[in-house]
Amino acid sequence: MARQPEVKLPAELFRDLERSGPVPLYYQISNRLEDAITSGQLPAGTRLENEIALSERLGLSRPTVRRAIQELVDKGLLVRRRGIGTQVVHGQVSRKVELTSLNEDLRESGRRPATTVLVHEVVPADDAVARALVVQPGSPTLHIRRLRTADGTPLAILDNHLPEAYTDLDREDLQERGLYELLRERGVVFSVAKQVIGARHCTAKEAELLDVPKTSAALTMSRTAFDNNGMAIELGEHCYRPDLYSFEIMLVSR
Amino acid sequence: MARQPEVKLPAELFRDLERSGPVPLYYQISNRLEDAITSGQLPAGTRLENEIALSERLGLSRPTVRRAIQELVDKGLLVRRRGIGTQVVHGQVSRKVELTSLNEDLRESGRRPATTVLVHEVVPADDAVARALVVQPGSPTLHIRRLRTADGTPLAILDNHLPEAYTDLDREDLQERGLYELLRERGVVFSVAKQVIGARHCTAKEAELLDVPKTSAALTMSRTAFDNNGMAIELGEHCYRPDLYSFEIMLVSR
DNA sequence: TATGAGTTAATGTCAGGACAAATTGCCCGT
DNA sequence: ACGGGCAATTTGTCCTGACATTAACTCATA
Repeated sequence: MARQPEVKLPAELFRDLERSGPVPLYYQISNRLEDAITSGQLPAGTRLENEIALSERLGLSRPTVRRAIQELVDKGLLVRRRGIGTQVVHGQVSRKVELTSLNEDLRESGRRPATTVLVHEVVPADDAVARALVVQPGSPTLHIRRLRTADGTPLAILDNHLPEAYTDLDREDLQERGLYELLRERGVVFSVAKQVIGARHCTAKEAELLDVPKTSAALTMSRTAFDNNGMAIELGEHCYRPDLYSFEIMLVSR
Repeated sequence: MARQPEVKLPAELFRDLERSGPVPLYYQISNRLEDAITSGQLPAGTRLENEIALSERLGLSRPTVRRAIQELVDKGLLVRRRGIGTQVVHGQVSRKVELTSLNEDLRESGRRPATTVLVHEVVPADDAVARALVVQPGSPTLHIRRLRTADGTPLAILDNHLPEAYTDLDREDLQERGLYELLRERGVVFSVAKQVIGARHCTAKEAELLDVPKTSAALTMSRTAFDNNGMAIELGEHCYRPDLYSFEIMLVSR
């Protein structure tokens, strides 16, 4: 099989890089490359210029260019092979898998999310919640339960537990805006989250809230999120309508 | 809040690093660090030595040490904050999310997987399969359907489609060993995979195969896997018993 | 006592170079 | 025509060095 010819990347892709701005150079480059790929300007299978030529042409060091490329490899947009080069992956690409909230997901895909707060109470942590949030059993936690709709259709029931520091979250705020949005506004920087996705039958109450037949299946997700301090911030127990929602995940091996 | 004291990492953690072996140095370091964390030798919240001191003590450069740490940050085991240092995350997190097969997952967790091949046929690709595998509609593909059991209990129905290059996969081999194992043996190096996880009702046939009541819920996963060449290797449509299986995912934001 | 500026310590970014390893493709000899 | 070996190409790893940015701590001053 003949080797793909190298493609010289158009110079205007990398015009006006801000060398002194707050945005890292490698990030600017990877962003523009990502746009070029997702927009179809660089079709699947395209073989990029090699790292050294690219770095010389941009007036940057090879590690910087290399890091930009690595970002996209991690996202599953590019594939690197030594001795060969770097190629755009075949197959209709991706959509990144990041630590996002349902609210933001829906908004990005152009739907109108709305929320009804069903429960909003400060309760002592039971054993399971205490273990997940790494707090003392019995310590005060905020328990909220929300019904999330998209374009007026019930989509999910969201049960969340938060540790003492966040028990003062306002009920009205939660009605209007997403939990993650509110937490980020308070300075929380999310770092890692552990999710478990499963399925089961709806309970009668869930079926009623979600407006589905009593015997329906439910898609469940349980998540514990940690901030960049390594502290547990949130335990979520969510229940989705499986005909309207699914999880999309991109796995990358190294 | 007082700052965590720095912990001097025990020197024997890093004895006998192979400088000339085929295993990269950063990988050796990150492996040993990972072992120390998962074994509990470095408890949650421990603040590591700073990068510069560590690199000097190991006789390595800072980028090498930094890369080793980055590996563990990506796995969700460590958290870095500039101005502060690097800490082991709170919470009993771990378990990496890699591109593994169900077979390997089960074996690792100490269960005995077994497989029955229900369907093994070469058929022309229909539109959906052709689109997923990036081949011409109507081109030959291998369709297999397997029932996977663990310790004798039915666990999942696995439907897979593979492109023409792999239509000669042997039925008896598939009975004995995992699909991914066989593909790796042929030199396939998996790179990225796109998964969609959802839920629905079992069909009557699925309920019978999985030995569950007819009205049961099913956990479904659809996956397209690509090799390091960017070529689509496999399309899987899987159906799991939700009372026996769930997906565990670790999300890391940057 | 409280506030604010400066100091210190740590990670984040970037440069430039060197060699190793893998893969391809060409050339040459048979 | 065919196969083997060599050279070119390209990414992988590792090094040294420098400066920027952020957060915590210290200490002087109002």
